[in-house]
Amino acid sequence: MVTKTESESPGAPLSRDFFERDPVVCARELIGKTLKWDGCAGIVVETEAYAEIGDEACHTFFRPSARTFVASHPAGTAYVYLNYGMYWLTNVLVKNPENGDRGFVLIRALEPVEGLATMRERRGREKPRDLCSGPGKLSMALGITGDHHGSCLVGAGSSAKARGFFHAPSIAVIADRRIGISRSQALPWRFLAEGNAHVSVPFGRVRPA
DNA sequence: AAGAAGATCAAT
DNA sequence: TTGATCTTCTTG
Repeated sequence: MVTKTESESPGAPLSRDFFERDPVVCARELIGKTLKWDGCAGIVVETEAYAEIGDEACHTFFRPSARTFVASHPAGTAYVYLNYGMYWLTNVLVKNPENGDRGFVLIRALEPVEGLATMRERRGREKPRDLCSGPGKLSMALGITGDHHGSCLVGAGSSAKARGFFHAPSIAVIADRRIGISRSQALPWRFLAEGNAHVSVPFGRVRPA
């Protein structure tokens, strides 16, 4: 039985030690948390874990620059990169300083809750479900770009324009295979808010890359 | 110097 | 199912 501490009450920012654990655990527990970015906010409804050890899909496996990034930044740092030359993907660095647990959590979908008007402008779409239902979409909706690579996503203040993750009431989570990868496809490291309509790909509909 | 691959998205 | 678009890394 774990006693709930003051820092875990809804609305409080996640602290750095949340990301000083196994990336798979972090990815699963991030579901249901709130991501705030300037005036916009959403509930995290889909994530994926990428691990430095035993995961050939992780950037650290085939990109020296990713290994350098992991070595030179603390847990909770944003890892943002351009995919397919067009879309920014937002990740959080996971890094346990006391063992070999290292990797990333990719934020794949949000349920929009604040700043919908701004998101609509940036996305050029109207329906809430078209705003943040994919990693490229949510980065675009929030205005996250390569400029934010290396910035801190934990311990954010309480101002309305804060950037980072915040505690929120927990919700049911299910696991599935990851999207769009060609290696280590069997790992069930995609996590979804059960029954939520704002995910990128529904549970059980992953197609081979 | 050149080529290939890649954690996506929207239109056809 | 296909085209858009570009950075990182590998090979010659």
